[in-house]
Amino acid sequence: MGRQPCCDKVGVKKGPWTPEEDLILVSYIQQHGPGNWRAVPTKTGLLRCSKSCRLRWANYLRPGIRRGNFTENEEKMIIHLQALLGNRWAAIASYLPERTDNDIKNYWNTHLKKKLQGNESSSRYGFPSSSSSYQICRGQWERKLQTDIHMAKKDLSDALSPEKSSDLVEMKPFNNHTSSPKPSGYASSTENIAKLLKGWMRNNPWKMADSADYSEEGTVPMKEDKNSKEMAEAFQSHLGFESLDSSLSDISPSMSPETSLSQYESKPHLNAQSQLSLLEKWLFDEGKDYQLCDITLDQNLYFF
DNA sequence: AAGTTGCACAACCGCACGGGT
DNA sequence: AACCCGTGCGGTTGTGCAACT
Repeated sequence: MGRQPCCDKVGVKKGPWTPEEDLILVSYIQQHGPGNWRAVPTKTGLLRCSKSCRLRWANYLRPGIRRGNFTENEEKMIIHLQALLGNRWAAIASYLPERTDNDIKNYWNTHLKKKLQGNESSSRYGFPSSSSSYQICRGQWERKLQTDIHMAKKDLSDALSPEKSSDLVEMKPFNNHTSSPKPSGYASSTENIAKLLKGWMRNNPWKMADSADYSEEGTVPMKEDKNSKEMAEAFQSHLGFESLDSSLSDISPSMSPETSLSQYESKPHLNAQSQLSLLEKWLFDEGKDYQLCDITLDQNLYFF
């Protein structure tokens, strides 16, 4: 028995989304929240496949997505992570909270792959992918990652326990970061959608308990900062991460608490913050580009 | 100015997985 | 256990646009 197609292929519109369609979709999600995508086309009247709606939301309309040029640091992270994880774009995207897996994949395919092919940089960036030491390294790193995932789940569970969750229970996997440093092309022509979303973030039932502090730039409200800090402390106490606070302070300006929490909720397999701080440590330490193994081992010792 | 080429990115497609029944 | 559904993921394709001839 074959599965039912996600939508009736007849009469389904394809191709680029129009601003009107975007507005319809955003309006619907404002009222009902994301999810139950199968019902979206029928309830909105959109002549789109449910998957198309979900993808449109996830890759374009969802708040918190940064568009435009990748920074040098982002580029470095992608290169390292690709070397580590392979083409697991969703996993890579979990380390770059404001980028979608699709964006990263596109950027890799159009920019970085050529760049690396040009100068054989897979080894230059620290991962001689054919070497046996690399395989050992990667195995160790992945084992540690698995452990971290387990810990992250536990920490998240602790952080969301009634004692601490009074301010968090209403958080849903959304990002409230709507700023777009350089809205490109179509995005800039749909500022109304952004405004709509912004208004929604203030009013929607899944918002943070106190979003009045939500600013135009998507900066982090104090109260939410506190929650982030509580969670950070939970992680810190568990992982013994001295650098977590500073890492968070590095990340937070461009990453709302909802963004960060959504990382844990939508991608609970990764402790994004702590992994990020770990990664940052070796990604941006030029002197350690060739010493991942050492770092991995050191960090393992550090953690356990 | 018109045609061609290459690039960037949005969107689609098919498969896989997990949860519910 | 088998099936259905919703969703996630990675590979690929399509489209618009700018640069070039």
